[in-house]
Amino acid sequence: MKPAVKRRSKSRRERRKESRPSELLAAALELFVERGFAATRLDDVAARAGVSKGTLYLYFAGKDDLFKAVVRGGILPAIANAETLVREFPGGSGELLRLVVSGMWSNVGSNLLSGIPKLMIAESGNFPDLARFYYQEVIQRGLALMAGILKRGIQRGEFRTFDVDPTARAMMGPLLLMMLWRHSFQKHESDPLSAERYLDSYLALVLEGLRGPTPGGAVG
Amino acid sequence: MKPAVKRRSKSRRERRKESRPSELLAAALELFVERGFAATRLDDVAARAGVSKGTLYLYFAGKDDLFKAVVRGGILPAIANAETLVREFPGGSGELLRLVVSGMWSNVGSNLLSGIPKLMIAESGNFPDLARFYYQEVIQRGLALMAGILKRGIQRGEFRTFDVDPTARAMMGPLLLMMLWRHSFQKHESDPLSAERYLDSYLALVLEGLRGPTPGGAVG
Amino acid sequence: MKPAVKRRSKSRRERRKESRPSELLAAALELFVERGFAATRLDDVAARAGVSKGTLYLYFAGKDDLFKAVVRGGILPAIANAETLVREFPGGSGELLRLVVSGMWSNVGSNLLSGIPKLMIAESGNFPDLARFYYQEVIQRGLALMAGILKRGIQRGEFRTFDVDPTARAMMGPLLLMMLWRHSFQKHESDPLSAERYLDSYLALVLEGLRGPTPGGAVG
Amino acid sequence: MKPAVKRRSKSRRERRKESRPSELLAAALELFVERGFAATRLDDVAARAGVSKGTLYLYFAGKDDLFKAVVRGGILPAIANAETLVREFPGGSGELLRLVVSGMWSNVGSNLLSGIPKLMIAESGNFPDLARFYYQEVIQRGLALMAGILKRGIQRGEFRTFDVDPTARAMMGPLLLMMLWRHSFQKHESDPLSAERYLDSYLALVLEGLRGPTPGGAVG
DNA sequence: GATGAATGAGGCTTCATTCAT
DNA sequence: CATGAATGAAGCCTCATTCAT
Repeated sequence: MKPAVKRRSKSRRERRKESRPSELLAAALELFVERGFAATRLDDVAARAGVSKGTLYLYFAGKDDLFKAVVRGGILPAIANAETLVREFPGGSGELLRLVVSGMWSNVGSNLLSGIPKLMIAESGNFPDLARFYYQEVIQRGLALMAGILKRGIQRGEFRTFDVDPTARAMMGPLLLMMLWRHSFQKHESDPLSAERYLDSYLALVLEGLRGPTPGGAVG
Repeated sequence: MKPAVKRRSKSRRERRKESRPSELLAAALELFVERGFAATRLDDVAARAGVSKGTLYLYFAGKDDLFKAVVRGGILPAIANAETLVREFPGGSGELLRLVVSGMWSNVGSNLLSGIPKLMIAESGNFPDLARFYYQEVIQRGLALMAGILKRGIQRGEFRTFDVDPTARAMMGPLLLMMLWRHSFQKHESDPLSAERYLDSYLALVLEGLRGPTPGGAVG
Repeated sequence: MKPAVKRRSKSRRERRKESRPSELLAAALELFVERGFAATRLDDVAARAGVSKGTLYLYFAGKDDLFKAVVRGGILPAIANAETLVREFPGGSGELLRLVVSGMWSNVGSNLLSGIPKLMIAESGNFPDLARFYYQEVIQRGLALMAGILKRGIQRGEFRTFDVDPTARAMMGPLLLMMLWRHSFQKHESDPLSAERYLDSYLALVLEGLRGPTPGGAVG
Repeated sequence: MKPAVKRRSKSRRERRKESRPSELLAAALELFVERGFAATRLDDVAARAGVSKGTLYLYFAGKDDLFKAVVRGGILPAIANAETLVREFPGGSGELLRLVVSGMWSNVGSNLLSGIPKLMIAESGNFPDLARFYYQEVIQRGLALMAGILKRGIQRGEFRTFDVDPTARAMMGPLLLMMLWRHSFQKHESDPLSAERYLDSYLALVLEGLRGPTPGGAVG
């Protein structure tokens, strides 16, 4: 008779151990977004993750480290997704823009990750190295992504000619605003604006704006 | 009886005394914007204003009160100015939009007041009553202002027809982004974008976008 | 009538402020000596000095700083005193040794400063920079002082010839032991040895030992 | 039934198991001596002994218990050895003293056990019962041992007459100093003194000192 | 027996707030 | 009015101890 398989799946403890970091990160993200870095107490993070204060220190070196892990871990996958989409999309640039925008909303804007921009804006002064990381790995890549779509559209004759870099940045504004809104003033709105209606208007505005006067020409 | 001569306009001390609150507000604004509410120490605010910590309490009830005074006092005049401009401007709505936007930049965006939106976004969760005030007195009025311009343009046939409220909000995004940028990631930019170029591209984009397909050529 | 002297001595508050550091140092010395560095709580130091915990931080940067101040401030004056004595004493070297030893006892050994060697021995591993300071500024000077007396005695023919440096160090042993004893095992002695009797025996032993065989009778 | 062959002396695991307590004691001694009681973490003790932290609690009730075991277990055998030597030594008392001193150095002073006096001095205030034990079982026996040699020398006419108890204690000073030195300031010495030279000078000093004013002279 | 993840009490440190001068 | 010494509540972090596996 063969001995019972030594490699029994996993003890309850082991399973918990593996999921602890992500549970803590999720709890920390919620509280950091809600209250900001300084006003978030590690006691509360631990309690929300269902562990004691000390346990937190088994996985993160301290409050700063936890904060950095929240930011670093939260946002990079979403950027990478969008980059892949842009590289591989075959259709019209207007349609691509629409896809990327709605993808950003569904992947980031509509969930808690939308709080990370808020965190970084608020705390960039207190975490200069993290701000630099975020600027290089998130913002610059995001702007390059948007600029890439715009250049693609200009080259294919779908968009008019314009100054790409500042336009790309301006186009990020409404998206960012929507993310920040969720975590700041939305709760005070008596008649909240639906995300869909907002995005539609935004896309209509910029797509018109990008396409431009078309003095009878760009069509043909 | 003292000789009247001594009544020269105002002693230096008296002058300083009168300006104490505004000096404190200015110092607090700088530090709150730079570090956030929690990370700003009242010691530093007092030192930057050139007074002792105790003096601060002669003018403000506490840190919260100081923060609220900074936010409340900073932004309302700018809004009122813009409202007057919109009410009285006789010309084209595109031109009006251009004027309002550059006015917002010169009155708010390019100076320290541009930090107030950052503060409110970061601290709205910790100061719900202040957030409500800001939402009602600043954001709603700002959005109404923008919506007013858009409606005016539609009514006068200068803009195409579109969903006004979400468009107004979307148009605020790039302006807000520029203000936040100054106080977060600008210092990490190797090749900073000039405000003028950014605003030009923004205005070009949205003016094209608002004017729309121009069936026969609404350009004029 | 002359106006009341403006320069009234000092307010109660000012007087307290001046004496705070030394009150805190005294309280800290007592507790550090009694319990060691780690087992001493700053709460207790503050309480013994009659102030709150926070006040301590107005005068010392932290626990380490307080500890260093206790050590540095406590022992240097005593060394300097003894050095002056040796430089200026005109009489016999045996008598000088007796004077220095009893001076060390009355200036250091018999009061709380005698606890500092205990502290330094216990904590040298945890405060390497302080240990180096203590070694250079206290121990080396103390050994040099003792060696100076011995050399003086040899040169004047009062002591036999011997290896000065290790002898100087050995002669420090009994003095150090007495200081350590006070702060360690003295309380467990059922029949405590008087300091006078101990010092007499110590001096008799080493003076005999230094004078040596005296073949022809340096006895005098 | 298992073949007897398997009963080879002892498996490595079993051997390790048996030596666990002494490995832990050795590791604890090292760390306690180096850092003091409070600054020594049980994590580090366990790691240095090659076991997990939990294992430590299989052998010792806690940190205090471990500390007491370190002190109690370390020093008694050395004392007993010396006592036997004194009881049975047939030769001159000066020679006996020399033997005892060099024995103490080779059995205690030159190895890690020399750290135990440092520990006891530092922690006597925090472990009163251990201090009492140490005083009675180590110090008193050590002093009695030394006093025994001195009395023996006086009785045999090898030493002059003097006050035995305080002299015995004084003679312990240089020995203790050398032990403490190793674990405190030795590392800061640029030109370390050899133990041999130190002990030679110490013995020369005290042997001269004990022998006294020398036959032909002070007697008459 | 052995492990090491988890706990939570305890201490250092900061800083908003008070108040005697 | 203005000061700044003093306070003490609050939060981060450490680490001895426990216990499920």
